[in-house]
Amino acid sequence: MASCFQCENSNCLIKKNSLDGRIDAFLNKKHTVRCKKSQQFIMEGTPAHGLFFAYKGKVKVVKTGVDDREQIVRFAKDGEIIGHRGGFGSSKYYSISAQALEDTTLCYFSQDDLKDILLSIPNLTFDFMLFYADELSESETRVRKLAQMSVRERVIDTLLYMDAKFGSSNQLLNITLSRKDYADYSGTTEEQVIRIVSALKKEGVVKATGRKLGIINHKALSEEIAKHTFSQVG
Amino acid sequence: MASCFQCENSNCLIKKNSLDGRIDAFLNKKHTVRCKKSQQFIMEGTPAHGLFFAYKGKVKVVKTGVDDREQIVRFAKDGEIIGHRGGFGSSKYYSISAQALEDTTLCYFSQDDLKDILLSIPNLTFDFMLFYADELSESETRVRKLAQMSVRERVIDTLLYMDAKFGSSNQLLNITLSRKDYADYSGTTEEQVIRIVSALKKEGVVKATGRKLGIINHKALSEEIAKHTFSQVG
DNA sequence: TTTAAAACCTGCTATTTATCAGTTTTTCTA
DNA sequence: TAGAAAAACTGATAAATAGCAGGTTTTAAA
Repeated sequence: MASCFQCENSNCLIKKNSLDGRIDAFLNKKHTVRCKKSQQFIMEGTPAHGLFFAYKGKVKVVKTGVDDREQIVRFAKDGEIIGHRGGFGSSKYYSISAQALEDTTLCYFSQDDLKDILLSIPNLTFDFMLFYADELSESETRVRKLAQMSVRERVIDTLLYMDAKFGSSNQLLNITLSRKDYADYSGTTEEQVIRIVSALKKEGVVKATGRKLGIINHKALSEEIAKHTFSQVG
Repeated sequence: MASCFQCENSNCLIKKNSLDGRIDAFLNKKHTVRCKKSQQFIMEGTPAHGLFFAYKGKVKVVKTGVDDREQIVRFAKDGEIIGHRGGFGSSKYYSISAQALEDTTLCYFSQDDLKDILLSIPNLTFDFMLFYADELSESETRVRKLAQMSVRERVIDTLLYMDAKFGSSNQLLNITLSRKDYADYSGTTEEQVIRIVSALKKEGVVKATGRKLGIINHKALSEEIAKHTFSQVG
């Protein structure tokens, strides 16, 4: 079982508050879940009994749409929360699905345990509140971008987001997504992503080795979408 | 000054927790602000010193976009929070602008006062956390809708949202917005809204007296967008 | 290592959406 | 209530985006 004591996810809200003595008993109730690549561990619409933290791995968070279309609303990596409302929101059901993008280890807390500990450690609740507030702000920025950016701009924005979130090694993004995934995040179709990525390759600002994508000219990409990101915070 | 004691906004998070004795001193630090119609009281990018509650009135919350285009991310009415991150988020600046849609009375709390009281009343912090979690979920639903609905569907969805949020009297929505406002919320242009509303009028499902819009056939509208709202919660 | 499946790619076409230019109606204010 | 300004509206056209069909490359599994 993944122990909070030796965990290195300094961004994890639980870890950050784990020095508070009152949290010890709670930590013992934590469950560890291991997920294989492509495995779905939250299904939209099912009863929400608790909440997950990514301990190690990468996850996509999805809202089901019409037909076989899905909208990726968020990605999560080490230390981040998945299944946000996990039981203590107004709804008793998960409002999203979650799927591991690679072999992933998750920490799980039941809603009851979590609610108890939140109500007894104000600093922890406050951190959770800040987390949601920040996520909300990001989501609202995304609303604006989806409404106002062109498809090409959204794809570029997505590439830069992946670089900022997961980083790159040897000019290759540290995450492998299908063109369909990029489309489901950017709010367009697979073909458009393919076309735009091809164009960016020809322009020499992006490269691709097999499925993996890499950013060659970060500056050129940033500049193309600069007019949409002027007053941005974070 | 608007007193919490006699306030009837039962949905207000402060009001809900106002029976807790520890909150009294805090309530005395509340400020009341009166806004004329069209007046902007939060400006995106300016330092965030505090947070507002709508006491009585209607407000639109906007993110500035390219050129003169703006994206309305949310509407607020009596009892609801505006300026979400108001200082205690990771950013020290407002990430949105807010403008009164009619003469509006606001309650204002400074970030410092609010942070103190939140850290001392866990139930209040917990309520704030739930509020943000719910807002986040709604915002993510909006992301999906913007990405997957057609323009006509988005306009219909917006009309139904206005009816759900502000209600109707004599088959007329209890809120007056310009076609441009509808466009800025739906993520399209003024002309498209005009065309679609005209079509809906001809189809006999919507009516308009001057600027005001009204829903005649709620069922027909709901059914047209039903395939996008199947698994919806709330 | 072969083979099947999945993912990627391309050109063509259809559809949707935005833009532009100008007219009419409504609203606001002097 | 007259006049100006703002908002609503319309049609024509341009641009952006999606969908389809068929081919190629890559990946994963037998």
